[in-house]
Amino acid sequence: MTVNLPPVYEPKEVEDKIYQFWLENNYFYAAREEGKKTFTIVIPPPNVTGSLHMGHALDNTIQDVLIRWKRMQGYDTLWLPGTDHAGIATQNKVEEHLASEGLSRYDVGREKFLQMVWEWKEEYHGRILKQLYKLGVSCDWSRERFTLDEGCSKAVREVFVSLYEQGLIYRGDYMINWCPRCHTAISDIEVEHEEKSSTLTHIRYPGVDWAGSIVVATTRPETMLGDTAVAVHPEDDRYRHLVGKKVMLPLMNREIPIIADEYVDPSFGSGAVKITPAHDPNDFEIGLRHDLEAIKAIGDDGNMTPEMGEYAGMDRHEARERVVKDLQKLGLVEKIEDYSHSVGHCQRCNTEIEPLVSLQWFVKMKPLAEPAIKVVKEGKTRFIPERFTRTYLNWMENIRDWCISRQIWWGHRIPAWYCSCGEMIVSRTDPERCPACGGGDLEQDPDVLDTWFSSALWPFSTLGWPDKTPDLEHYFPTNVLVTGYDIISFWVARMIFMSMAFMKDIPFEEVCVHGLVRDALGRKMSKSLGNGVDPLEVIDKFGADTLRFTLITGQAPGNDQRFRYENVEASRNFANKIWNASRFVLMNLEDFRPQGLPADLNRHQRWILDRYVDTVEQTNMLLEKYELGEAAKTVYEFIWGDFCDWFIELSKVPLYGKDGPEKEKSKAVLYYVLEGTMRLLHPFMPFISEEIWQHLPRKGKDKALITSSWPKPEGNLSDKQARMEMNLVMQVIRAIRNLRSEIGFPVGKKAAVILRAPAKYLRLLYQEEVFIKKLAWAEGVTFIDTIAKKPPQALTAIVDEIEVYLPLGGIIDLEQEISRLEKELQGVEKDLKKVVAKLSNDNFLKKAPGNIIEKEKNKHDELDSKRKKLTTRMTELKKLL
RNA sequence: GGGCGAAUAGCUCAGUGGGAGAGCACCUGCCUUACAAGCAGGGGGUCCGGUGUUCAAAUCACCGUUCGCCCA
Repeated sequence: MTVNLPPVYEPKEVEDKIYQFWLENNYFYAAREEGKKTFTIVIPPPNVTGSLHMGHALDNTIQDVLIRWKRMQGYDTLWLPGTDHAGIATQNKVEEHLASEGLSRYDVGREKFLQMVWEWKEEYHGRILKQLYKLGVSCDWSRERFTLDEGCSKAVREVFVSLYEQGLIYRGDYMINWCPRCHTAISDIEVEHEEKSSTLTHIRYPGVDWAGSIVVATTRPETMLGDTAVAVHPEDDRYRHLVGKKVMLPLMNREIPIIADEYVDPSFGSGAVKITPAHDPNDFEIGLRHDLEAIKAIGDDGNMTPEMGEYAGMDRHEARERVVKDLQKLGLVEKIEDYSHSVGHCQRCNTEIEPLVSLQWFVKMKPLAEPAIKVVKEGKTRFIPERFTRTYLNWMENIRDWCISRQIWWGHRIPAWYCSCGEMIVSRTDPERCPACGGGDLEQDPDVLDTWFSSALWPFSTLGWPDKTPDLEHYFPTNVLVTGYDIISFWVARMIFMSMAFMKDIPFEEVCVHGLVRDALGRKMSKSLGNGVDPLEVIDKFGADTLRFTLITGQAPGNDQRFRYENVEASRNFANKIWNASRFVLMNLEDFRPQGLPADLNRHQRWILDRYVDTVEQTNMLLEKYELGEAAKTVYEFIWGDFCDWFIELSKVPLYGKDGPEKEKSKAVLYYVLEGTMRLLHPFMPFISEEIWQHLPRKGKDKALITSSWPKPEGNLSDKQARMEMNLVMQVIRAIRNLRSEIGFPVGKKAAVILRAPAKYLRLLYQEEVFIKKLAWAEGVTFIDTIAKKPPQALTAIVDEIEVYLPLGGIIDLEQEISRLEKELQGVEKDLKKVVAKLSNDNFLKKAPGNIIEKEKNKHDELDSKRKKLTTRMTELKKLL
């Protein structure tokens, strides 16, 4: 065959074409083949809010590596793709868009608004898919899902009603986190705490039925308007006598009681605290214990409520200043000190969260958490790396009830209806009549569910649950979930407890946790910083294989990585290297028909095959352990270091020579190794490997690399002898190159070489003569045995028991050579000293394992012989001075 | 307050109970008919500090320092 590939790899010419080829041949489709082991991954569904970022690129590349690897290993693989409706986030986007036209969602109405969100969803869903195609992911697109599609919605409805019937979902007035900007309740984990410098205001409340006053300290003076008590610790002697008495709440002129509660920390501030049950989670608890009224001072919009007299309608921050000012006028502010404390912010819009009491829906978590804790403790679901188990358990064991209702429109509407008679109906099907009064005046709850409620069902709702589908039967539980550590509690934990509750089984066996992709300076990539790198841009400029390889090699399990263009370039260079090595092989495979490996392999061939099987084994082992970065590096080192730098160079001798049979053997091995290496490379760099593979003059019926098999070397190709011999030969070549370079002898210019070696090595070296000549630019190699006289005016190097001489006569500076040897001798003596110390230690000899002692002894002999040879040589040279 | 992580070459980071590694950067020499996105050679490190366990610690344990993250 004739091959004419360009010398620079152009991903653009290849990638779209190859992806199309895979799609057209349906290679990603999971055929549900009986008798095959399954390997299933469900994608962490990206939000339809916007486009994919580097984190998605990493997450999906990891999944694709695993899926391609398992597919080639012959598993019945399913990678199920999909997207998430992302309630608040998506709704915010569309509202922003509306706001730019001066409209709010209320102006357009619920129905019209939802239609607009669906349009938005369609657009971004399309973009996301295009991005995933570009990245080269091999998802089964025929099974794609969306959290708001019919099937997922059915699952959501079933779970909600079922949990309600079991008493695990309830509705009630409790303290929740309210985002005044998103205008909805959010769950505890959607609140991000941020340390802020603020002030601690000490306010004096005058006594009513006693003389004197009591001082309370607060970071939120404006909430005092809603105070309904002052609390002290029951054992605090300073205040014990005041418990049960009353103080006058300034500004509001309301009498409130002094109560005693264990919660109060006597060492904080004055030891007395104001209690605002409507605006602080702890105060709310105290309020319940003491039956206090919860007076709402701040409304849903973040402004003071109408009941707050002259402060009514004022923004909460403005009210804070006014309240302090007014209290100061009354002389009731004791002092204001600087204080730092953590303030909750909305994860979606960064607005300060307002804790307030509100009528919401909740999931009772304790009973659901228990089995979810158990399966992880029993190791049925494992986190990788293992340390994330603690993150998970820590959260699960301290879980609180989950507020699941959201006051937005985009999402799964809560399946509860209220009748004018006061009856509430929770139902799997939309009710038409009230079962209590028979009336038809029913109104559905206007709220929707937390997005994570539907994502929590993802591993089984996407496979068809609550129906008993063949897919669910066949592919559940899934094998591995790949995700970032930032959503372990949001998502991973919830999938586990929902799966335990409804499937009575784990959702996945392993959770492969990765870190974040940061910018080159180590900062989180964010819109506001504008430091995000668009994966599409990188793909466009460098190719998807390059981006994938960069992300994979930059990744150590569970650790963050920085995205740097230096690394991208290194990966790009690697792709080009692969391309050129393949070009070289293909250029030499004219009229070649693969017929398996020849029988009488030479040393180089046995060596590269030994390296190849070792690489396959290593790569496989690392993939098993989810060490994808190390696995990719192993392949990199083999291709660049062993195959290109050595084997291809060595092969040039027979390929360019006249020995026909040797030439054919070379072709056969080059082909064999390149073909196998493309299979090994495929999960990491699917495009270039498929492209090259398609150019190979293959035997066999496989039409595509993607569905061919994972390398399984023929027979036993491991060859210890070849390995040892080649190591020696390579060391000799390196030693010669090194000597030449030491004195600035130009590369390519020939120089004579003398090798003085013991008899056992002479044959080996003689056989390798032509290769030593080529790779070390030797004019000729003279072999002498150890009794032969050494060349006088020559550079010296010692490799094992072999002495390497470069007899360069006049151009050698003897003094310089002596001092060079002296330096080397010092190094040898330093190492020798360490070894001697070990070997003369009785405890070492007694307790260290045999192979270690053996190793140290060998090392000792080698160093000692080298020391002797160097010393002798130095004395000889000194005589010449 | 509780938990977790990081600290290794100039930079970014792997690694591991038994001779300190990679990529990039740097220095030297090369257009050697696959590749200058390349080839050959080189310099450069108290593996954060301390204590302990061990025949052996950069690696394990404990204490500390600095930085980062998560949770309350």
